[in-house]
Amino acid sequence: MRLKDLAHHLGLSQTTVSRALNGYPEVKEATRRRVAEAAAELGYRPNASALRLATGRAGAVGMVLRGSDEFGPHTSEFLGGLGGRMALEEIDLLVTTVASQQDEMAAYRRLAASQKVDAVILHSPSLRDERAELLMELGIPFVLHGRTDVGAPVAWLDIDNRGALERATTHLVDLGHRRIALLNGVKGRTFAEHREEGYLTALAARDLQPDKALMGNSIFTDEVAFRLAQAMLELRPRPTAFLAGSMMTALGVFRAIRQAGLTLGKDVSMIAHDDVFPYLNADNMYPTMSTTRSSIRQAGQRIAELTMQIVGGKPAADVHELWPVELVLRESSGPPP
Amino acid sequence: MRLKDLAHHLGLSQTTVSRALNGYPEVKEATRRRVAEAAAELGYRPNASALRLATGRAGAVGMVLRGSDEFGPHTSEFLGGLGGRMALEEIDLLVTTVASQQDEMAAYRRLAASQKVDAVILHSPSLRDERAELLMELGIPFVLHGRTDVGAPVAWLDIDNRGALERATTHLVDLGHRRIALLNGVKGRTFAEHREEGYLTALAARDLQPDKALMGNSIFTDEVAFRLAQAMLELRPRPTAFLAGSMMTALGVFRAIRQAGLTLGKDVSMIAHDDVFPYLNADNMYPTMSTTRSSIRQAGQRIAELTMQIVGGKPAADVHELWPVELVLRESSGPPP
DNA sequence: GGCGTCATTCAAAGCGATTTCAATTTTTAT
DNA sequence: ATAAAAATTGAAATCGCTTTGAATGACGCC
Repeated sequence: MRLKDLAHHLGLSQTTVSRALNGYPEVKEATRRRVAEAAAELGYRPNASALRLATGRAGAVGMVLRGSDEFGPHTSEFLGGLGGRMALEEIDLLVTTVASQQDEMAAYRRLAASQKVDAVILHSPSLRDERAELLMELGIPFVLHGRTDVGAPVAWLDIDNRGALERATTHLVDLGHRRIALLNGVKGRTFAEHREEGYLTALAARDLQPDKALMGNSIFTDEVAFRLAQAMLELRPRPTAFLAGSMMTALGVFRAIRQAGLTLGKDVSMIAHDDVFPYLNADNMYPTMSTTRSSIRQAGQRIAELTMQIVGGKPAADVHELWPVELVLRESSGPPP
Repeated sequence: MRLKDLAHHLGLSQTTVSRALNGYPEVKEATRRRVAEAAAELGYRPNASALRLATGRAGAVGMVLRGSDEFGPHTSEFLGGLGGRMALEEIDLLVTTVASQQDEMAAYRRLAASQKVDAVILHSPSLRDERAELLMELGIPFVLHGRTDVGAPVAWLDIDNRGALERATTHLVDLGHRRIALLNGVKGRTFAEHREEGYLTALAARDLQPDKALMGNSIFTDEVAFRLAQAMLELRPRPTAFLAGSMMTALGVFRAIRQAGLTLGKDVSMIAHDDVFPYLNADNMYPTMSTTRSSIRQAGQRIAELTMQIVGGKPAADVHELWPVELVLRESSGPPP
């Protein structure tokens, strides 16, 4: 069923049918209805490729994921929010997976050259993100989940990682903890740097010296977290509290604590960052987990909206959102023994 | 940079340039090289929409995900494998998320009518999957992850769920367990039915009566699993072993066991199905978890290949793969107390 | 009745590629 | 040297849509 067929079926020209379907004003109301009915009945939908070619809009936004490491639960939740919102506007989500950093840059160039997307979403940026720089150079609109500084205004949505860690750390210090370990994300990522800043600020405010041995940077898997936490628990005096960068990290730390013969919530405290995974609930853990919480899914939804604004022409400088992070205290955090 | 520009730049016709780039034989070798060089240097890539319109191929395969429930770790891993493989062939992955069953059917109709994809991947089918039926009616090629019976041959890749559960159950019975609980997937899904069959077969082979109270069907989240397991553990005599449908399920069961004051691997055994999530490792659990294992990521990769075969015209009847499932015994399973 | 205005409709020209069919050049055979 | 065959190249049609610019018809007014 092409436009031509539909037009012929109705005894109208393609022009009129196209206009009727796209809400142009110069079409008689009766005609418009007739066209709409026929289209619905015959199940007509414009051919996506033709439409894109004619309008010059791709009707899709792209997201490039770095191989296996990035395709974890965070990404999945984020995509769920993003995709759900975009589906409402009939915008497609073009997901490209790449193996290396280099491939990633090449992927953006490809997306640009073949004009497959109207915009791109950038995830977990670094302090000065080269992907963002490339995209500016290529002239593709993009929205960041996180922040970066590339010397020009970019559109972003971020959570207040600095504030979150500052509050969590302050809370632990106020409970009496003096040796607080930080299991942070990969060095260089903006969110990790912000978290570190918040952590250090809180310590400094109480005149505590940070200890490099208690600060770890890694990807968020329970395995890596387990090893880091294990090593830290062998230090003397050992840490009495952990700040875990994600719920996966928290699982690893938990395992290390138990393996060391200690009890979480009594011998050792923990506050983890919770991106709100439906299948990994802080309330369901044993003991229940104190968290800094912010829904990554909601962030995805909102970023979909921001992206559409950017594509619609809103200047990047006007698209910034900083979301607060809740601190939810549960059983895993308490005073030191 | 359009084909026209490139052709003009080279002093050739669009026809020749197009042919040179697409490897047609009737082009002089010297010319081909010249064209290839210029294209590489100028970063020319054909406009995706134009190419699709001209060739009639969408260059993309679609996957529709049902809202939040489906966008879990399974899907994410699967997509990682699928997308990674397809990227090699420059095939795009079009991800659509929908809220309801009804929306899902509408989404397929949309994909079909607008010709956005060359094929579709179907996930977790039911015994007689109506999505598969719809797709056949719409004439869109598709490949199933799992199996279904719709009265006509369809292309599929599945793991041997029946065999896996039969072996796991037999193993537990042989260890001396008599009350073995099965936490299975949602009723009606093929994989869940197959697992049940395997479970029942194994019991029957040893003349054991299945107990309905020990058979639960639900989605794979730790919360739901926790509640089901909790209820089962209150039965007398209580189950001495659990078969958990997924690693998430295993976490919930684990929690219920601990909460009941029991010890996993001693008082109660468990064998869980492991789809191999990089961030949730059976070897890292405490105690380490016995599993039936099959990589869902690898399945995704392979399905990408099968999909390309199907699009290439291979008959669906010739595209079937049944993968065996490993049984990996670790600390969580042992003889009953 | 004639004319300008407004409301509708349509034919045809893009959009940027592929592909058919014809034209041209080069090579081979006589 | 010339005709036939083979190798290259190009002009133009095509894919299915949007959109420009022109055409048609209805209407009101003098």
